[in-house]
Amino acid sequence: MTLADLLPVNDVAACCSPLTTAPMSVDNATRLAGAIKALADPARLRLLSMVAAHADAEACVCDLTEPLGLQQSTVSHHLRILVDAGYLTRHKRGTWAYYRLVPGALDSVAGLLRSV
Amino acid sequence: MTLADLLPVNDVAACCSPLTTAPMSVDNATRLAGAIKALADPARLRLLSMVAAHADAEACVCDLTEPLGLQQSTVSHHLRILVDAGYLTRHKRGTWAYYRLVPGALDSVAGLLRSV
DNA sequence: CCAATACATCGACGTTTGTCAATATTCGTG
DNA sequence: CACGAATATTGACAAACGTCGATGTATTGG
Repeated sequence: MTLADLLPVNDVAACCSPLTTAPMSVDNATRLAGAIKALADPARLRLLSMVAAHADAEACVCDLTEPLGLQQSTVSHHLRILVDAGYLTRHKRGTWAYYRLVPGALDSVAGLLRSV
Repeated sequence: MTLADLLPVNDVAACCSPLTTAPMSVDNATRLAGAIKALADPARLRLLSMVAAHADAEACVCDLTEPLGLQQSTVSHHLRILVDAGYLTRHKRGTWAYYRLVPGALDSVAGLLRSV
């Protein structure tokens, strides 16, 4: 055992400085990371922007598949992730499924990011 | 041109038009997704908040390893991702590496999300 | 110099993710 | 009711990711 081992406080003083406010909890970090992860994909960002840019701010899968350049099953997969994460809603009319942005959802995540 | 202009996050901010007007290009979506992906992890979000909460808004790896509950090599790995993405800067003083938030980096990404 | 410290990098491993093809499900229509 | 169209779900597979232990690289102090 060395002298340094007996003086942890001095070691801390040499390098470490104290926390001024509490850091994010593991729980909150996990939840926020989950919300962000749903946005961390080029195809999903483009889907969000396509829905937002579409007439009446809604779009069905058939509108999105071709311009996105991915298979229909893949588009459905991404849309599901965006719905589950709370960024889109899904309304079925006939055989078509129409997707809309959830108002304020992106703002909410953006606000959380600012406060990190 | 400053160093900050070369950071990935600022690149994204510079070249992305608001999502409401037109669908995102594949290029911009890929860049923005890359910037977001760096945030899409609980450990990295906690690292950012720990650096922000620290005295003088800077922290070295030794400050972060124990409270984060991950190995030193893993912490270095995450810090590198955050530096590469433009959210943190790294300054070496002696054997210690001090990390600081890049002012406005998180705001920039948050602003892009809010514009949808 | 030599040893110790702080940090970065590398190699490996299990897990998650994005994509497609195939199949299932739901709904309108003849 | 049976068929076709729009969408969802499943299974498979390669690529990317998060984590660790071991090793490499500076830097300080004796």
